[in-house]
Amino acid sequence: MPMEKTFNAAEAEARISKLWIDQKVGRAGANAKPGAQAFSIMIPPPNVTGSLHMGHAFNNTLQDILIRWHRMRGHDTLWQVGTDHAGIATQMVVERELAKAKAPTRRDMGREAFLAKVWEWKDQSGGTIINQLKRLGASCDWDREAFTMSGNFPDAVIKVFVDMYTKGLIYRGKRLVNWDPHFETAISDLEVENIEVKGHMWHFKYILAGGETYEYVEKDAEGTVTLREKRNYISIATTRPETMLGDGAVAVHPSDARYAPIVGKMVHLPLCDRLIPIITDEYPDPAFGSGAVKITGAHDFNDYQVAKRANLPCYRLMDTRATMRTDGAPYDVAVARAREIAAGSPTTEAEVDSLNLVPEKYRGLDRFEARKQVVADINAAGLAVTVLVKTIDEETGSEALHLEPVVDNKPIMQPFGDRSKVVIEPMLTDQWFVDTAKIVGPALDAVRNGDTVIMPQSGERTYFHWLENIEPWCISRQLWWGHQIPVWYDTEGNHYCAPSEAEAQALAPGKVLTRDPDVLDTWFSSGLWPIGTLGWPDNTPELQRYFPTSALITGADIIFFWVARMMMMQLAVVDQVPFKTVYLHGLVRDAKGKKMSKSLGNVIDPLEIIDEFGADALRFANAAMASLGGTLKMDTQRIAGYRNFGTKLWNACRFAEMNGVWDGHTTATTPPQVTATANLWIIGETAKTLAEVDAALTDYRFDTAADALYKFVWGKVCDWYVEFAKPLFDGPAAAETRATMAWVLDQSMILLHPIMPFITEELWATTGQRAKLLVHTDWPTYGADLITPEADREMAFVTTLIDDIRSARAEVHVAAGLKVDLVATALSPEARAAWGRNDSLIRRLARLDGFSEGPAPKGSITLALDGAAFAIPLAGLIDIAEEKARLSKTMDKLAKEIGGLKGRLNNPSFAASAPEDVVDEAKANLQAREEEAAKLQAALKRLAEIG
RNA sequence: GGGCGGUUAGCUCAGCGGUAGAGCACUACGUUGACAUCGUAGUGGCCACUGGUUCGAUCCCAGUACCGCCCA
Repeated sequence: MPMEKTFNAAEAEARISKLWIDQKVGRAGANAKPGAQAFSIMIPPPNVTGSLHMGHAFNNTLQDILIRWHRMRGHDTLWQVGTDHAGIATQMVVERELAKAKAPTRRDMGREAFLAKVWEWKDQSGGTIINQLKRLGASCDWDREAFTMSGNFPDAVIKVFVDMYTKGLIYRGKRLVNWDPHFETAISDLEVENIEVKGHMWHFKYILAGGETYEYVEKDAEGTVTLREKRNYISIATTRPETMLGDGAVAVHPSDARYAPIVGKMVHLPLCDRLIPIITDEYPDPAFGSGAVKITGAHDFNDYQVAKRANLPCYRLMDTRATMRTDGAPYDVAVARAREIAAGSPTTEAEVDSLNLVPEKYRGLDRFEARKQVVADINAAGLAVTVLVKTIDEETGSEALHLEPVVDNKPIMQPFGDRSKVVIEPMLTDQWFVDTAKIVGPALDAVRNGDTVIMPQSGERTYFHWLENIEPWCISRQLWWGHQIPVWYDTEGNHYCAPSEAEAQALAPGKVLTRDPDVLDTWFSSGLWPIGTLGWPDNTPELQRYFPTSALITGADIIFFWVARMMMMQLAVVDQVPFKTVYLHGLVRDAKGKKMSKSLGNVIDPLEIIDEFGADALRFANAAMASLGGTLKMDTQRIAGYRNFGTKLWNACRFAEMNGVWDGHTTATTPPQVTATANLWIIGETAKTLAEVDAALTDYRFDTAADALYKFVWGKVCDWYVEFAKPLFDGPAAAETRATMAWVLDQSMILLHPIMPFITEELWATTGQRAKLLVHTDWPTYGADLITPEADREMAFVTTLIDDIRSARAEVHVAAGLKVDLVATALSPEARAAWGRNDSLIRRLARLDGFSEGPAPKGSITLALDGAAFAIPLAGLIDIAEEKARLSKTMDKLAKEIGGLKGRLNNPSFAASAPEDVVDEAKANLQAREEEAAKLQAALKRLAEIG
């Protein structure tokens, strides 16, 4: 059955994909030669409930290219696939589903029932993204699919926690953390997005205690006094008025002369029956606002630091949902105790945390409602800083002056939860932390000394910058879906860390224990992905074989979340780097460079692209985009272009089929012995392409590899070689040309296979008797010995001649269908040989009729080549003036080139300083250009004689 | 504010010391034993700007402007 005109991607991809999966072509070690080196990649595990987006498609294409390339080379490959349980994300999805189904909420059904629901959801939708990866052509080892909550993974995670705890690398502490009031959990710094929003700055007066006053003096830059007044207050500015209820002090910079008279004095905290001190600290910026800052240790990260330095109590004002506290003693009781503490009464952190200093009227209010109330009450109390405002009564037209509170409208950076999108509240809570400072050293060293290479190099700088300034990592989450923390508490609050309840109990004989309800940050477990998927803590054969892994291909956006943490944790746990090379790429954007987002409506669904253009086209586009460090703009037009590229290859094979190239074809391991120049040449071009592809993939330059293949298949094989073959099929070299074409197209399929696996696998099966699937066919190893320099030179002459004839014909408007004669007016021996050996090719491609040697006939157009000159007699067919113009244009170009070359060569310091080969090249170039110019000059002269 | 990038043809991007490339788009023409998802020819660039290093700079260095991204 003859081949169809185009490749039917939709039909073939499903069939081929099934074939690969059924035959387990991607299983660990498949197609490995005995004693082969290992090559392994861990897939960045997608969220179990996720679906494939362009970023995944891009990322996994690159991994698959590497894996297929190494596998064809006979290396012992493993592409480890799996998914991540994605704590917050998954819990969020399931809670949303429950709400949609009007089912009981998480809290109503309780932990156990809820987790059962999550597992149900996982079983239902967890396979989606894995199946989508299969559509992309990913050749993972599907039998090894891992999940961060299954198999050995939970045990591995627990063991690491216990080990790290035992070594003092994990500790519990009350710290100010980012609190997500929607999920009611702590989150890490990295899970917070700081977004600029419209905010307000309010200015309040805190009145000095005991009726004290001071002289407030403001000076300009020259030291001239601009304001001098008696004040009984200090002015503070805040964007978060509601937190003033928990203030512990007012801070000013030690160098701020304005407040020097009142440092150490007490002020009345408005709306509260408390006095707080004015203290000095380096933190306030004297140039910003009034220069005085209220210090609320429990609700601001900067203030927390100040409070720690000044030993101020940090009073927590809100509950887990960020509403004002309702717990604890009545306000008057709480505040009485707070006054005692302020007066020096001994206290504990736990007691301070238990004191609810929210006045009764604000208790139970949402934080934003509380803000409105506080502002209103401050204004009512006359404690707002005010300004005189003139208003005009519309009816009477009378003007009136009155005081209004100062409220600045200004953009402020506000923290939002990256999942919940609600405003994050700094909150003082007990959490578990990894003491990252203690494990960061080896991770830094490994990259510094090259054990792990990060590419592009800018990623390395980012990595260093972050790790050198690393903060403790909060790893506890107040969620249910995840690895529960292996710590048990007794009734006195002591804790016991052990792998199991029985072992914890053994540490606390006779005590009643309850387990810490919290779970670990998802990234704590995914940080163990490389060893966890290989069976650690058991020393499995896979662990020995494939660890450390060869390469990690991942988005630059998770360098901190994941890459750096995997480095730290693998080094901490097994004392080895997790991977030798890290390849970081950017976010896939739309054609205009915009981030793809649902709200912008510019999301390109990779599955729709696959439906329309085929997976190969998408993959080729991904490879072609993957220049190191470049931005990734996904343009469907470009994908269409690569679909066309596939069609081009398809049709070259179809042409071969029509010409009997595939009759009885079996895979040849070596190229045929040939004599025709065109055949020698294309065999050499194939070898050059192999070298380029190998070099490019070695350097992770997927774009360079794609480019080399595109240029070879389209630009060399299809544009030239297939055309050359047409006349050759009619001559004595027909048999060797068929053999050459079969070999060259086979090689094209092989070399393209890592990037375009489907169409090449299909062609492979269509075009011959094959011992193996293409996916397991040996990658070639031939070298420069297949390149014939003489053939290259000769074909360069032939193609240049054809190009020049075509150009000349087009420029003087010779009808495309018209065959013309060609007269060689000058020929070097090489040119004569080339001309003679390839006349049928030249004749056909340049639409020529007669071939002769001799002087240029009258009314010819002239071509000048390196070592030859030709005339095309066109008497009566062409316009002499047009030909003159054409020659002049070419002359102008040559003259410009000659000018440049002469300029360089005439510069004495060029000859003196430039390398010899550069000088020689310039000289040779100049000579060749001058010869061409002379020929054209002669032609112009002849034209002038005609008229 | 700190860090990391980018600025090359109308668009999207390669190149990164020897005088500029691809794809797409555009224009004209459609002869051809596969391909109109095509062929042939062509148009199009002070390689952001200013200095420096060099015999020579789009490429290296410094600065300026503008645009991104990450972290505060």
